[in-house]
Amino acid sequence: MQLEEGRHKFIQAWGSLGSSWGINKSMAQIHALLLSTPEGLSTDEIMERIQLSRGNVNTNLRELINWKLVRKETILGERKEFFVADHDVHSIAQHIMEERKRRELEPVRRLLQQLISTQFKGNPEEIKHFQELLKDLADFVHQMENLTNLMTKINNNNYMKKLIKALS
Amino acid sequence: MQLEEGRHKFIQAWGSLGSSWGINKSMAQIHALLLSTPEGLSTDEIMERIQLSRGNVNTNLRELINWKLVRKETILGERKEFFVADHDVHSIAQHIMEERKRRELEPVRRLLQQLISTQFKGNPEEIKHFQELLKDLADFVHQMENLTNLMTKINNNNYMKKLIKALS
DNA sequence: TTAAACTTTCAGAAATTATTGAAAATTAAT
DNA sequence: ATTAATTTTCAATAATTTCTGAAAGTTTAA
Repeated sequence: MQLEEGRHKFIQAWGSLGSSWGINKSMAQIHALLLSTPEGLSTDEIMERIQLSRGNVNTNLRELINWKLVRKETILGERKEFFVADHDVHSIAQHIMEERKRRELEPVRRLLQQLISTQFKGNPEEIKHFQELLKDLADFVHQMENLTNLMTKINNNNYMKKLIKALS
Repeated sequence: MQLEEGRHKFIQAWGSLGSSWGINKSMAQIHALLLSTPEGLSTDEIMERIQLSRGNVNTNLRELINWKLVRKETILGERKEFFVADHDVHSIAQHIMEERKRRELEPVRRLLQQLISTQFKGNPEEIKHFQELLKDLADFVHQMENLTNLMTKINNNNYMKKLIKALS
């Protein structure tokens, strides 16, 4: 198979898989393209390669930059901007984890904290059940946060990696 | 605040948070309602409590059952079915993790395996870069799978919990 | 300045996903 | 068997999310 064909396959597949990760198709495709390209690409090159509109590419590049998965680069003497992906899988993983924590875990924690600090009126049995639920969920969120931190640690640490493997 | 009000708040909020978890609103709301109710509820009660159509409730209950987060129960002498949530947060977490692994990790692994076992033609430098990317991603997926298994272990194991905390 | 190169924004269109509700199917009681 | 209660399915509709493209904005060079 030609390299180009393989890359294309990777980009398309990554795009559809993105949806199940809660990441939109264009963003995932652009990320896949940049990952599979050692040097940076300009907006026009990206538009050309995966057939997306300028607006779409612009918006999703901004988002990828927010996630710290891509950075802008300027080439001396060139007017336009080039975009380069972070190619280090561990650092990619870390940034995705952080973003997920921020978007998925923190709002839940806020909700739970708020409800936990509320006094309820009504049937004592039912109140007890509800409050236990809230407490258990809060514990779980906390657990997940610890685990995410652990993830980060694993990254550049082969010993830790082996430990996880041994424990699991 | 009245208990009912708190429950309602919880259900609504859980519904919107669901979206950021890639779970649809109705499914998350139904789950929240069942979690906050010690005994089982019938389809009609659920429809009534969160104002959803019969079809919607039916579909999403089936999905919750697939995820093993809810089970059917029949009450002696009653014709209709009642639905009860699994109230154990650890077992909930485990089932969600398993489902996520199945839906988010496995398809990625399949894609990577397929591409890794392909011979590419083209610029050797670029081929090398692409293949390294694939290998790194595959390692990462593997890593995540180990971590998920670890999650499962943590559940009923307080010692493990403390270990995670210490490591992270 | 002016103009050309490039980037950003955003209203409307398109695509995708979720929801309804009524008809069909199933189940259980008479 | 017939009927009534309940569950399931699914075409149509609604809601949400994503994408486009052209206009407005910005930057750099002459």
